[in-house]
Amino acid sequence: MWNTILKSIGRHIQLTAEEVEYFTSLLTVRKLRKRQYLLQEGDVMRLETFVSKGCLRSYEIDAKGQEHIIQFSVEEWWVGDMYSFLTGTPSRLNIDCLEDTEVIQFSKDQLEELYVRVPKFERYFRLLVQNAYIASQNRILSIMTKPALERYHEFLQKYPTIEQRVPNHQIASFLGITPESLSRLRKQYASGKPLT
Amino acid sequence: MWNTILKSIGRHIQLTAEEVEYFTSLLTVRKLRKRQYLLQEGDVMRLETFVSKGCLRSYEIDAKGQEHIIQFSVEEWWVGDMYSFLTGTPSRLNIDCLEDTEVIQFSKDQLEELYVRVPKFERYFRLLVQNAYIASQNRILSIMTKPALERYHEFLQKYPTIEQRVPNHQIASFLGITPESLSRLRKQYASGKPLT
DNA sequence: CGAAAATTTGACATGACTCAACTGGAGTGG
DNA sequence: CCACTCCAGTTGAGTCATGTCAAATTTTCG
Repeated sequence: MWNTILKSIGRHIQLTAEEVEYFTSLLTVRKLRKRQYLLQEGDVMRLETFVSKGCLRSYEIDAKGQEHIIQFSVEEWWVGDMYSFLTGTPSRLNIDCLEDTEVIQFSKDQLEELYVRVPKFERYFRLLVQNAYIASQNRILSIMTKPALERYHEFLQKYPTIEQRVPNHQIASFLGITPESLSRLRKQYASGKPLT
Repeated sequence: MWNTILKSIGRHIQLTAEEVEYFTSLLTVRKLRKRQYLLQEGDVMRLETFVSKGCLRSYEIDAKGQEHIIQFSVEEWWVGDMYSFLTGTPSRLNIDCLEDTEVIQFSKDQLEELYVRVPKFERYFRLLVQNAYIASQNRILSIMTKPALERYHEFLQKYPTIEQRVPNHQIASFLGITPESLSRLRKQYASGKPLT
């Protein structure tokens, strides 16, 4: 039942049997259908959420009505809107499922209690956010310094599994370009155009 | 001596007198001149660093030799390359001073010891990184969804003090545009062009 | 004061966008 | 099982924002 999440946590901190017992007692499983929302713009993100199966996208809709995907989340990732979760304010993000998905969740209160009862989890989530922060800094640098073709290539290297699972226009949205542009880049790429 | 850093930490966690005592015993002050490096590409970031006075920039140099500023750090900010600090690998970043600067530092070992002796600091740094992560996600969205003029305007709103302190071409580098483009945007902006 | 750095301006190039049309599957319902 | 629709993907033409390169001007600072 909790294999995936325990394995994932076990990479950063070691839990005793009782701690595992206590931790898993907090967890709830939720199944979501493809296209179903986990969170809609205006909702408050109230649950910390771990993806045990499936794939979701987090995106913002801009003034012109266009979607901009800021993140894909697959198995073993945490997903959510950290700002909304922390502050209790309505989210600007939408999060929905690109496949039938299964998530594991617990509430903010439970998380706070967890921090008190098993302080190791402070460490776990610190490490987690640190990694997310590092990735996000790298992404900023990549957006600023590299042309779209190279970013597409990076994306393929970095998320080989996601590329198989989500349609190209979603990848375009993640890369910050239009589907038409991505289509043209793919043509160049296929025709063997070098990256530099 | 330690007013600034203690005040800054006090916004997130409360320390007892002994904890303050212990914490400050770890700290070292370092003074840097304008243009001096805090870190150069290839160095390993070994010290956690808090800016008590002055202003620094963190930037990467790309394949074409161009600088891309990923962050300005002023008073009361932490500065560094988290990836290099965590992994002990050489940094791709340069960090140098835009003004005469004073920083407060302590080592990774000391930080680990601090986590053990005063676990509240796990919490403190978790909160800190969470905020940094949120800011960095917002920046990604902003880069992807907004034209340069609007991003410039956002920058002015968000960092009114920095704008006074650093030359425009550095701001251009932070915004991910050329100095020439920024100059033209400023002209538009001054001539009252609306943002939308 | 004078040199170096920063900023501005002009002319031109280019990558990416928009809009519109077309192609080819995937899925649905009769 | 076929006809039909819908959606993703591709392609083309024209436009626009921003980049590049070079030069002129202004500011900064030793």
